Amino acid sequence: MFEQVPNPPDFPKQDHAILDLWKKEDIFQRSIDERKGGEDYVFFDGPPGTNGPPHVGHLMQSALKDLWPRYKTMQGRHVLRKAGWDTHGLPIELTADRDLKLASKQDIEAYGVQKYVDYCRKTVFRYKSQWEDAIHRVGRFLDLDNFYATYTNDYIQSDWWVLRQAWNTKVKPEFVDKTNLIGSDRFLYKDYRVSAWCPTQGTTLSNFEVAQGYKEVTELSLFAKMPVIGQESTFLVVWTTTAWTLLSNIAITAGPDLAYVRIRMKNVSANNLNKAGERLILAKSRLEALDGFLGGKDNYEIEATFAGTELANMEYHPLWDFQTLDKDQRGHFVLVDDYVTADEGTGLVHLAPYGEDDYRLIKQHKLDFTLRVNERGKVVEGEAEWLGRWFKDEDLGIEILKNLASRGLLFAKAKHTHTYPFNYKTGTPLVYYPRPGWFIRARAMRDEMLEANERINWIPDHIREGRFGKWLENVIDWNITRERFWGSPLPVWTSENDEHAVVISSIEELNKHLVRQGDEPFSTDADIHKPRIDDVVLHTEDGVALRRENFVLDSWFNAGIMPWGQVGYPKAEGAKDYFNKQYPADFICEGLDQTRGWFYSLLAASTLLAKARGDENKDRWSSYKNVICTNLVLDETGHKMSKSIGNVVAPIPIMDKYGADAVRWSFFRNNPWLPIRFGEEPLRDCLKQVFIPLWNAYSFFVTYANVDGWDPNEEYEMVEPTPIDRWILTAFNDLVNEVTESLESYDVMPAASAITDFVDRLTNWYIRRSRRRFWKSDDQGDKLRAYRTLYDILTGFSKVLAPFAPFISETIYQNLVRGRMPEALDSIHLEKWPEADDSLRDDKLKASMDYARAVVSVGRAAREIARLKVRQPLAKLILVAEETQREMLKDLQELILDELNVREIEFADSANELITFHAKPNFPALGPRFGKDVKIWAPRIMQATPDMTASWADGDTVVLEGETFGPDDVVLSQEAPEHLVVNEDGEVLLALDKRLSDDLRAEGLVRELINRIQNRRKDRQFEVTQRIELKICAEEEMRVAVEKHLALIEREVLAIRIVVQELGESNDKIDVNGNAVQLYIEPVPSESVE
RNA sequence: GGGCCUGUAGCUCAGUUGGUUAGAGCGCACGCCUGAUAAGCGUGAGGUCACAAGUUCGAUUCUUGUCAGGCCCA
Repeated sequence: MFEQVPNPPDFPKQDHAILDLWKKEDIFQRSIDERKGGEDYVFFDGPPGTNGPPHVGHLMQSALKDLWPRYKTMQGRHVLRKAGWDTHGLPIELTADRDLKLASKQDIEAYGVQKYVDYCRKTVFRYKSQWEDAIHRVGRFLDLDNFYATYTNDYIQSDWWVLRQAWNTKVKPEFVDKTNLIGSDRFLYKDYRVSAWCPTQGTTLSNFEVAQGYKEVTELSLFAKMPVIGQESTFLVVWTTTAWTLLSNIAITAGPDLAYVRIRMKNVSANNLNKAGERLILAKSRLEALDGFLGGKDNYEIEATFAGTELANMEYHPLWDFQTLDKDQRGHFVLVDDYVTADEGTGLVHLAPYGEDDYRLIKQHKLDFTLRVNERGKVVEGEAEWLGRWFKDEDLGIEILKNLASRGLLFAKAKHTHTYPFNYKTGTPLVYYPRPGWFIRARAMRDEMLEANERINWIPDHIREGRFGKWLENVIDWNITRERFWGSPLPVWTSENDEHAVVISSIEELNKHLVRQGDEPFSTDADIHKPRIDDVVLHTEDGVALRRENFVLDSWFNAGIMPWGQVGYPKAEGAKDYFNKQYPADFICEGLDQTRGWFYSLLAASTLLAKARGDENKDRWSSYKNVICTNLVLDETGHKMSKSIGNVVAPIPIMDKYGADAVRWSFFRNNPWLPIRFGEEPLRDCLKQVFIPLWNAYSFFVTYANVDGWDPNEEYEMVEPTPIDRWILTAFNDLVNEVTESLESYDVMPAASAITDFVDRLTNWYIRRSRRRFWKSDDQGDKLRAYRTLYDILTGFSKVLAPFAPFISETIYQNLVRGRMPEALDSIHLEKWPEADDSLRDDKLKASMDYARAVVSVGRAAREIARLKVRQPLAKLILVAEETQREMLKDLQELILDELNVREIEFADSANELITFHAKPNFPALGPRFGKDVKIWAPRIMQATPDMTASWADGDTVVLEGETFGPDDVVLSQEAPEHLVVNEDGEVLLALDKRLSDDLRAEGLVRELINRIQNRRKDRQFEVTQRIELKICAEEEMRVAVEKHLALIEREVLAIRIVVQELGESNDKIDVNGNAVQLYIEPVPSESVE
């Protein structure tokens, strides 16, 4: 016996039972161990941070990350799945800052760096158990015990080792940059870069933080006039919204493709700043916008027009004497660069070292700049009264403006509204400031990364050329350091003058230095984070002191070296063996936002190391081969889930309500790279569409198999598979092919569609059409065949479903297979992935069944048109069909007759046999052809013979009095004979004969009556096997009908006796197709039956 | 401002290597309940495939542009 199946099911409860089973029997570990001889299938788990709780988006990740490893395991592959956690970086510091109420670097230092770092370490796993619970609950097989964490010494040493490889590797000559502070010819180098800097806190802010602090402000902006050297009273006009940057002006930039003019003022301008005869240089296209300051078109004349390139190297006097450069210094001339636009200002941009583009040009042109506002935001050089002033002091701007105006160097002033970045925590203004940092020279391996990218299978495909490809094409060197506290320490020690630099690749190596110096070495499990590591001072052989470069590593860099870091390659025990088998990854799956995050850092790190080891095998340049990018999980109405809106769905409760399979399925049935709406309604859909129908099919099978004592081990004598058996077997083998193909291309949605479709075919056609086979006992061979087929289908289908819905498939497997088959495996997840058996596929039958189902569908619609209930049998169905179509239906006629409740099926060759056509002239076609003669032809067409209209209906032409008329020349109307109801859809044209003989009417009556009796049975809540006695009182027509079909009624309603009487007087009459009937039903105790 | 994506039925989404009648689910209308399933089944209505121009014998599909929404970057 199979175990009885509870119906309705409690999916969440079953989930927990299965989770217990997996745990008890160690199924996950065994699914790996039992595949040990198999080829490795490599999966990398991107490390999430666990100082925040998991959300529904992570469930989607988990569902997808689980699907392929399970599938590949079933295919015999050996699939390790190591969990990983990101335990360094900004989010953790921000949490610590919040908890400890620290707002700045100074606060942290005052609090104590060691205490701070210790606190960070304690918070990294704050929500780890919630993550583990969610991952476990969703059924994901993941090794949570042997996880990797980025803050361990093993991992940090991998960071160090990678950096050492970068340091050791020289770039090609064309990428050598002598202006770098350290490492000009290496892949790892030190330099300055402009970044968002908070002068009050003394920290850089990440892009993420900067983006949160933009505010709209209205400020004074001013136009300064830079006197051109060697041209009297001639000025380059520049515009700035940050007057304080003028103090550090070092050059002016023009756009190469912009047109510039030199104008000569005729009269003094309205603002009294620009005198008659002064010459001003600016972009031509800005003249109109600046009209007000110029005093109108008539107040100036254009003396000359230049291309931007012609302005190059034009020299000017600095605005103030304190800006004067020494003879051998470079600055105060015009540069040309693409970034200049003429959208605002004057088309000439003043250049100071407080901007990314500015700094790039300063380096490119080797300008000798001075930062006259320091990193604390204070003026450090300039007019005496400004020294020590705060850069954003409003009065400072005004004083600068007045100073310029008094010396004739101001063109205009204006209020200007723009967005400016502020520290999102303290609200103080930020400044873009050149800060030192360490970089990976990504530009020197751009082409290699692009080539590696070509070999990555991106899902969706467009990421390769689009978001990711574009990012790579424009890649800039990768700043891998942060001026923070909690992170992998940068393993670089340098001398004060930057002449010496040592990059340490392991604790062991560090210790060699320490021992040589006579210092205490580190133990391998010592804390090597800040501030401990900062105490280490190394010395060169000559005794020069080297101090650690005070940076921690960007957490993206950390994540990017995960293929090495997860096992502590190369130092940790067994790391090399592990790595050699587990690189590169066959599959990774993360959010679309990782194109600039993990996807990039993985590729950059792997390409770098490929360069370092001189690897020619381009297939190993990228550390991943197939990658799925997931998009956002939104709420049911399409809004982002956020705490403030209160629409966040908690993972565990939703799975405990709908079951994990439904939650997983809701992600599989959508394309993961598009935003997806998640909520209870979609989950109910999943249950209704897939899991409940499947459960009912399973429950149906078990119920009847148990009744008949059917045993899957038995070799029964049975009939050959019937057409519908062969049909569902065909559908199943097609399904295996489709799902396999879909998963092989990492495209989940088509697989889910195919499965949904199959469930529909199985439940709403195969089982519905076959169910009588399971209970009628007169053909034992057919019944056994039906059991065999349904059993094979259910067990085979469970395997296909297993990677998608591991719980329900396991539940079914445990009962149908493991519970009954002595040699069964302990879990469906140890099973083999099914292979399609082509010998069981019958494409012809498939097409025939599709056709038969189409006929049934059109026939049912015809019944609705005629308002003929299916219960009323009809004499015949007339189907217009060609010979081949008739042949197709040869084995399926019974099925159509039964579905449509008609006595026979009759074939017709043409629509003309069902319908009479009438022709009318199609005037738009005939008019142009015949002109006024159309009047002659019109009546002839109206009087066309049935033969002629039939020809037109069949699409043929007709010759009438020497003229040829095609189907387009006429408009056909159709008329069906009174007794037929004709319906058409697509290929299928058919008619039902509505005429009811006495015989048909009688059977219709009886069937209607049976229906009423059945309703009574149900109302009275009889068991389905309850026998009854029946008394029917009715008028003559009904009595005759009943007498004639007594056997049918008895069989259908389980009546052991039927008494038929004339209609009585009582008022309990019901109406059955216009016949008054009194029905009396008495249950018969089961012991008195037989 | 730049890049990428999306726009198909009332809603959520498939699909279209350019070709008979563009699909599904939900919702709606109508019908159907004793032999697995009312958390069910059937039938039907519902579409200018965002808009415009172009290429083509033919465009929802290809090209260009416009509009709207989203994401990323600045």
